[in-house]
Amino acid sequence: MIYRYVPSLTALRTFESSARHMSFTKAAEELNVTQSAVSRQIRQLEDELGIRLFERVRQRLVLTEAGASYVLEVRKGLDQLKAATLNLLAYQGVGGELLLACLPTFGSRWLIPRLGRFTSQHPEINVNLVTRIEAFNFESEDIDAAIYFGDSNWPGTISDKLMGEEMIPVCSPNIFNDRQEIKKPEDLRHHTLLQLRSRPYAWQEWLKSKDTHDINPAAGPKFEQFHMIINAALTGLGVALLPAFLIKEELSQGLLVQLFEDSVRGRNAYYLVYPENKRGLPRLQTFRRWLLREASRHEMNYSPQSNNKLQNHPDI
Amino acid sequence: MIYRYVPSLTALRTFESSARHMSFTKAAEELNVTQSAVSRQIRQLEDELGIRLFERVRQRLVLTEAGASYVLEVRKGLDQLKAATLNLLAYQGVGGELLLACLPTFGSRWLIPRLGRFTSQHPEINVNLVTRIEAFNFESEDIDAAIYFGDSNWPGTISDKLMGEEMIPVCSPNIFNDRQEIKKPEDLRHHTLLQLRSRPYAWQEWLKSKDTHDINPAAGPKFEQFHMIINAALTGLGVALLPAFLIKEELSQGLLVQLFEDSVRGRNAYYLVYPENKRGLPRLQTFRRWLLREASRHEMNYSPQSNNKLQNHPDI
DNA sequence: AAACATCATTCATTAAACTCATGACTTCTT
DNA sequence: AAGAAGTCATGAGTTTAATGAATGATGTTT
Repeated sequence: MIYRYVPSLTALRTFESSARHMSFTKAAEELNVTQSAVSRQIRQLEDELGIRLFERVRQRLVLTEAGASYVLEVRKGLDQLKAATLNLLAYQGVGGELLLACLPTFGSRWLIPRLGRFTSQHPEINVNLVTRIEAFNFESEDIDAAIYFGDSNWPGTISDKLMGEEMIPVCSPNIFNDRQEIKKPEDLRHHTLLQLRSRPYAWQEWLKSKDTHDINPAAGPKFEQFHMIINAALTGLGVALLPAFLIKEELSQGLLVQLFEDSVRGRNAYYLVYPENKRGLPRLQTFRRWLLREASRHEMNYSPQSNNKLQNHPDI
Repeated sequence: MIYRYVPSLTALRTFESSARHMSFTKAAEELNVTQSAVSRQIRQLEDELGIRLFERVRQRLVLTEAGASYVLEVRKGLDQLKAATLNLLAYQGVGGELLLACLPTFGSRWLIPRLGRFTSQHPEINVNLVTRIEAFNFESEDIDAAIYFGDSNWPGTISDKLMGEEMIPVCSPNIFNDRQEIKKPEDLRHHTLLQLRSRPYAWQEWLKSKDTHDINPAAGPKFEQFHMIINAALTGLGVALLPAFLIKEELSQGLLVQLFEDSVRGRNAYYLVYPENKRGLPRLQTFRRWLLREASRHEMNYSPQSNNKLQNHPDI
């Protein structure tokens, strides 16, 4: 944590420029100093590191292997510091960019419709969305926070539960009306169960909760994403088990019908996750407060019997 | 490209330490200077940036919003420079780590079996493999180079063609012997065509090259990765269209049989790709030279009629 | 109320970075 | 082939930046 072995930025900047121009003289021009100053900086840097960065071959400079590797890494570091500083100057410290990873269907059907409210409340914060289906690494990806689905163990991060998920079986009204009636779970035997690849145990859990054991829960076409399985259900390909809140529109317009009245609450949930070292990022905390409020409002609508989730977050 | 707006390393280091301890006195201890020096460094940094980083509220320090955001970014930059320097000192500039992204099946069946030779020739270079199925961004991912399949337009990068791909239809010997004989492409009508999700047009291209038009090229179960479709073919689920070199073992052991003698060469190929700014990285160039040689040797085995690909790379 | 913190400030000192002038060598030009 | 022009290196001196010591101002703890 202590940056003892980092050479001075003057030295690194001088080295970077020299390597880019392959000339101390040109570097000196660019940096508005004399060639002598550049020559000395490089030499001192080399002495300090104990490694030659340039070979001086007949009045010409050639990067050594060490120098060639080092300059690439140094450039990354300087770029980062430059970007940080320019960003600070641009936004004057308030607001700024927030890069959020999000599941695609959750993003398009839940988050984005609400995001306008956040933006108007906090015009200084610029939320950028990127979709991720699989888990990723905060270390290597530069994402500020993520909304994902699962349970809350993700080491090195802080998770806030947003909402659970009510799974309901739905199908197109054509299926519901035209063919065999579906009155009890067993009647699903004669229908195609649409499968979501990221939730392989969805039907199994649901059927078990209904004490229905003689239906193969894994048979049926598999889909990658929610929006694909929603489309499949809309076109009458079969029965899908979907979170109620993602198909609110389709249900209210009668494009999909719910097959049984009661819903099943899965054990997994949606979480906001962010790395521990971003705990102190003001714009992230602002977003978090807003998101938790929206989620708790959502929970109250979708499961009035459950506790008000605001109680879980006394700090908002 | 010129790092004019980057404050001095001393200032940034002092700021980082102060923010971590939330105390100028403690930071001074850590940095082995007096509290006075720290106080003035911070003030000067604030003046230079024109933004307050700490609020001094009743002899206590509190980070401003600006300071809280800035310190996170500054820390990243300093970490990068520290890592770069320690790396340089550790490896003394020769060799080092090389992070390579690779398609999973290509990695396990082609690259890894050969990688031992590279490692023994170049023990100073440490090749780390990571698998990627989809395209990614060199900017955000910190990967040195990638082996991918496709055509060679990937902006901002340099590509070297490694090898083409001979697609051959194969199936389990059970299918081949027990059921209807397969003598000509039309006979495939009665068989299941196994599909690979990343090559949706594979069968279509192949059937077209055989002038066979009355078979639906897209029907059949879809698989995510080569190793899955290989397993499916092994267990007799259907006929798969696979690159010959990936199933060398299975063919020679008789676990899979090739259905027709001639092979079809796809228009896509395997490429080594790396970002332009890594052109000068010595360990990458070393790896590249070795890889191109291995690939050309491979090409000579798998397509004796094709040109010796070494001619395409006069610089090795 | 006294003792002990903390950050801020002034003045003198030390260390780092730089310029100038010049030398040694190489490459280009005529 | 010789001179001009360019390159990096270096010694001596100057300028600039960073620091230390002492002290002040303000708040906290006992």
